[in-house]
Formats: sequence, structure tokens, C-alpha cells
Amino acid sequence: MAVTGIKEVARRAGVSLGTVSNVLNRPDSVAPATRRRVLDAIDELGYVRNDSARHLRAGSSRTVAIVVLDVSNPFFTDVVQGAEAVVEAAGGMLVVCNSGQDPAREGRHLATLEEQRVRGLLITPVENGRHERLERLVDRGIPVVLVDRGSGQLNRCSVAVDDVLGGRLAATHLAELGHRHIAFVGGPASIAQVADRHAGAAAALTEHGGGIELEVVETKALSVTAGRQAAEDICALPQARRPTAIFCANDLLALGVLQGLTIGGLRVPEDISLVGYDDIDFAAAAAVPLTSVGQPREQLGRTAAQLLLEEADTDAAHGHRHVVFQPQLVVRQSTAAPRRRTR
Amino acid sequence: MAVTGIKEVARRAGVSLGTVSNVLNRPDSVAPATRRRVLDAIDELGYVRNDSARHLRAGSSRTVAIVVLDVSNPFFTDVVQGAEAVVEAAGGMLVVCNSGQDPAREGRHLATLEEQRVRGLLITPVENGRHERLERLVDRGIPVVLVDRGSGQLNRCSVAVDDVLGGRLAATHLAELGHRHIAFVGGPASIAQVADRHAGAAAALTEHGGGIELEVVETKALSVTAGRQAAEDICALPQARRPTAIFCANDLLALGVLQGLTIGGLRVPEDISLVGYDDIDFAAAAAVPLTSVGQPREQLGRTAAQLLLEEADTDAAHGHRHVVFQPQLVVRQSTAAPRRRTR
DNA sequence: ACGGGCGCATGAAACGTTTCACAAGGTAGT
DNA sequence: ACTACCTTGTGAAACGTTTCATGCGCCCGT
Repeated sequence: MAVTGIKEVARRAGVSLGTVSNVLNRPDSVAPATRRRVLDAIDELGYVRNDSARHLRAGSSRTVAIVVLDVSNPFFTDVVQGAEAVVEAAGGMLVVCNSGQDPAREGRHLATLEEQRVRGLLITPVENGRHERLERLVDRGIPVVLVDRGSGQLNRCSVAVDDVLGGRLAATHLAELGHRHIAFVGGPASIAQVADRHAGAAAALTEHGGGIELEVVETKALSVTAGRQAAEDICALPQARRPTAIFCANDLLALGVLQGLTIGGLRVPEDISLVGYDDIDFAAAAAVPLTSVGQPREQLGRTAAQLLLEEADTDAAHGHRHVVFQPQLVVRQSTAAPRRRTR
Repeated sequence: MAVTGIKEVARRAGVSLGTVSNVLNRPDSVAPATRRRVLDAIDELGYVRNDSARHLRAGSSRTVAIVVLDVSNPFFTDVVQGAEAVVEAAGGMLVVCNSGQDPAREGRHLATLEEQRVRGLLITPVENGRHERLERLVDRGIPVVLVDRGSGQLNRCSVAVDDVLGGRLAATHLAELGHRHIAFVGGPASIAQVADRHAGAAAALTEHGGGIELEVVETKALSVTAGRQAAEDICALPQARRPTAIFCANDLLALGVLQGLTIGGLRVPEDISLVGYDDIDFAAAAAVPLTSVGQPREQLGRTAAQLLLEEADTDAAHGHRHVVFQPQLVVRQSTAAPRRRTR
């Protein structure tokens, strides 16, 4: 009921303002008897600290924000959960903001977060390159950690997964199964992750030799719908010109492709092999469990959060680190050796 | 750079503290020339409002929180997006908290949010019934809207979907297709949604007459894994005792069941029909597109947020409303008439 | 017995806003 | 010319904390 604060508690317990504050923040420096009295008063009054006042005084807050591209992509929800665990363990709070790939929305979020004087920021920026607003936050002393984005910048930490290697793994797997005609499905190519995964695949195939063809099918988005569409195009090809394997930049895409292929009457993996990327839970749960390139999603979030808190706690200049994880190929049932072509 | 506030801006613009505040909050009450000068000063200094101070003074904040059971369930991410849209349009910020079905975690979140003096709270509580902490928030004057939970309580608004009706729709659909032996897969039964959906199905079948059997397969969770497990059990039954249709409490479950049936060599819908619930995007994208009971997920979130803001804006006592949406059956390819039993 | 330390409690100052009562000057109405 | 009012700007108070210099009493060691 009591909407008021520490003052009322102090009066009730018959102590001074400062003492109540001490009970709250440095309980050991208060005599047990006094402490008891204060705690009782707090209970009776139903007193709850006022965070705004606390942080106004303290200057910094205990909340950390994470800005993601798409809250409904399981990849990000897992990253969020990882970060959440670390932040909460440290007594903080993680607020999740969704930019939905929209730079304007991202901007609004950053503005609000700046006003809130958040403790730190985890972000997968919508756009690459210089980011004025982000620079400002950094200048202001708010630590920023880039998530799932290699960092050209040196003035902040970053956490990422080696997408080039991921692409290599997928392509090598297909090549070793004997595929000679592979399609890469993904897009838009402006997205760094997509470009890297493709580059990795291309490099691996070149090294592997044997003139393996890597055809690119560019999609508009990394979504299930986009994948289904791409699959339709592929089904329409005459069998001779049809790839025997598909590597998707993303599991959502791969699920769409799987669906499209099924509709088009092609079986996975008998007629065509399929590799996804991210290894989201739905990949394993698909009707044909997907072979996919796994990323340590939760760990990505955890590490990012750790780096952030570390930086936030370090008073002095802190050495910015760039952690890169290794992806891992998870082989399931969507890949197999190509059938002999009818000769 | 300037870490300081309004004061410095005032000095630079050669005006008083109050004037700067007016420029920020009531620009019209300031002469254009003065306003210009102040705005310039703000720009040059890179001044950014301090939210803590503002809210300390104002008493209430502009952030609204939503506490969900599982951030990685697409159902909730859609609800969140709906709420987000409304809150952001109103100039507020939505913070997403994940209780992960854990009452303790939920409690910690609520404690923090109470300290933050959030403007309002959207929540799908982990447990039903009286909720001490929630009561406290309400007493404190923080509006609370229950999401996806019918409200026994009358001291707050709620937004829900009629789960009993949803159950009826699913069961009726199957009965009309000619199924005589149906299984309900879901659990734990303590979850209100699960119980309601089952109750609806049972009621509909009774009314439909013809002695249709409704068998219950209780699961431990509403997850893909749990569904796969349940499907294995069903596959193990001798054909004569095997249901010809399955109604799942949840799409995640249904996806798991679909996978389990496929592994077990049963085809959907030829051998067995399958109905899910929620109509998440992955349901439409499954290898066999799922018939499912759709809920207006985003609208659920939007409405909840609207109710909340409305309550927060109303000074006087406000009439608590309970909005109930109608679910809708979405028929896709996972349901069909049962094959004639081999006689 | 005396000074130094230590343990505990105090109260005022400061954090950066917003608000509010008020002042100064100008304009208009009578 | 006088009052009344409007427009624009002012500065102090208040919001609820935390922090810090200070004070008071007590014990201990010499």
C-alpha cells in the first residue's frame, strides 16, 4: 500500500534514512538488532525499492538489452536464452528488443535504450558497416557486443560463428557423398552470413576438385516461404539439369525447400539431398530430419553476455575480444549418396 | 560526450532549466527562437534524456512488460509481436520476460518489474489460482492483463481464446470425417489450456452421438519430443486398437507426433489423421501441412496491450474487461476420412 | 588513565528531471 | 490610462535513492 519509500520505513523502524539504505545494500554493516527492526518495517509496509531513484543516483542500471533481427526465428530465441541465463545469474535483467530487420525500428530501440542508460547492449545490427548510433553508445561508455556478426570494428567485442567454415563443412559432406551438382539456396546476398556460407561452400568444392558445379539460387528472405518457392523452381527443372543436393543458408529455408520438394514429388534424400544451417530444434523434428550445420546458439548468447558484463565491470580500458566459434556438421537423414543417374 | 544533463544545455543556450524542460515536453509553449537555440545546444552537446530521472519525478514509466511461459514457442513470439506493435505505437517499450514455466523465475521477474515500477504487465502466469505477487502489483496500482488465461479474478482484465470451443471444432471435424476412435494427446492435464481443449473435444463427441471413443494419451510437456514419444506408443498398438485420428493439444506436440508416426511407418492422413492446435507457421510448413485450430495470436497480443494501456491511462476505476476470441479450424492435408478397416 | 581504533548510526548532499507558482513585459479592451 | 490578460521565461522544490563525512560511544593496549 505504502507508495512511499525508504523514509517511511526509517520512521517506522525508528532509525535514520541512511541506516535503511545500509540494511538494503550493506547488511553486514548494521547491527543485527537494528537490521531486524528495519526488515520488519519493510515487511509490514510492503516496501519495494524504487529502481529509478536508485539508478538515477548510481548512474548506471542493471539491465542489459539484446536487439535481435527476428524474435520468431528459433535461432535467436536460443541465443536470447543463453544470454538471459548469464545476465540473470549476475542479478541483472535482460530486455529483448526486436528490430525485425528494420533499420528505423532498430534506431528507435537504440534511442530508448540510450535514454534508459542500459548497462550494456548485445546486438545483431541490421546493417553492416559504420553505425553512427552504435558509435555514440560506445562513446558514451555503454559496452556493446556484436552478436553473430564478425567485427570490422576494433572498439568493441564480438561473438560469432565461423560461417565460412560452416559452408565448407556442408559442401564437403555433400562432395564426399558423391554429389557433383549442388545448389546453394539463400539470400539476400547482402547479408554477411549468407555470403560467408556460400563462399565457404565454393572454396571447399574448388579444393575438392573434380569440377563440382555449385549453382546459386538466390532468395528474397531467409524464411520458410522463400524456401518453398525456391524448391518449386528446382522441381521444374528437367532431371538432367537438376542438382542432386541442396545446401540452404538457413534451416527455415531448408524446411521450406523440404516441403516444396515433397509437394513436387521429389523424395529426400533419395532423389535429392538437403543440408540446412543453424540446426534449430525444428530441423531435427522435421518429417525428414535435416542434416544441418549446427551452431552453439545458446553458447553464443552466453559468451556474448559474459563478455559484456566483463567489460561493464572493468573500470579501465578493456581489451576487446573477438570470439569465433566453430560450427559443426550434424548428419541426419536428409543427405545420402546420389542415385545413379538413369543412363 | 557530455554526460551531464539539462543543466548544461540550459547554460549553453543561455536559458533556464525549466525552459529546456519545456522545449522537451511542451515545445509549443516556448518561443520559436528560444526553442531553436535550445535544440541546437542539445544537438551540439549530444544530450540524451535520462529516463531514470524523468520517471523518478513522474512516478510512472513508459515501459510495459510481458511475461511468457516460453519464448521459444512460436505461439508466444507471435503474441509478443502483437503486443509490441501496440506498445511501440503508443511510444512505449515492451520488455519480454521468460518464465520458462518456472514459478521461481516468474517470481524474480515480477519482483524486478515491481522495482522498475513498470507501467503495466501482460502475463501468462505459470500457475493458476490466487497469485500473491500479482495481487500486490494490482494493489500497487500497476495494471495487469492476463493473457491466454481465463480469469477467475475480477480485478483485472484478461484476454483469451475459447479453448473449449477449439476442442469442439477439432473433434467435430474428425467426427464428421467419420472417425470413431480418436486419441487426445496432451499434458500435463494441470494446464488449463490442455484441460479445456480436452473437455471441448469430449463434449462435442458426446453430443455428436454414435459412441465415438476418445482416448487420452497424457504427455509430460507440450513439446516436439513429447509428441514423438506419444506417437511411438500409438504405433505400438495393434491396428484394431489404434485410433484413426489424433487431436493434439498443441502444434509442437503434433509436429512430434507426425514425426513419430512417419518413423513408425504410418502415413498421415492415409493411415491416421492428425489435428494440431495454435496454427503456428511451422504447422503449415510441415512436410504434411497440419490441420490445426488457429488462434488469433497476434491479435491476442494486440488486444491485451490495448486493454492494458487503456487501463493505465484511465485515472478513475476502470471497468475490467474479459475478451474471449473464437478459435478457427484450419483444414489442411493432415486429416481425411478413415480408411475402411480391413474386414 | 588516556589516545587510538573500531563499530554503528546519522543526516545532508547529490543524482537529473518535471512541475508549479510566479514575474516581467506586452497587448488589448474599456 | 488603467486593468486584465496572455505569452514567455524563471527558479526552487520535490521525486526516492545512495554516499560520505561525521559523530558518538566503547574497548583495547600501553
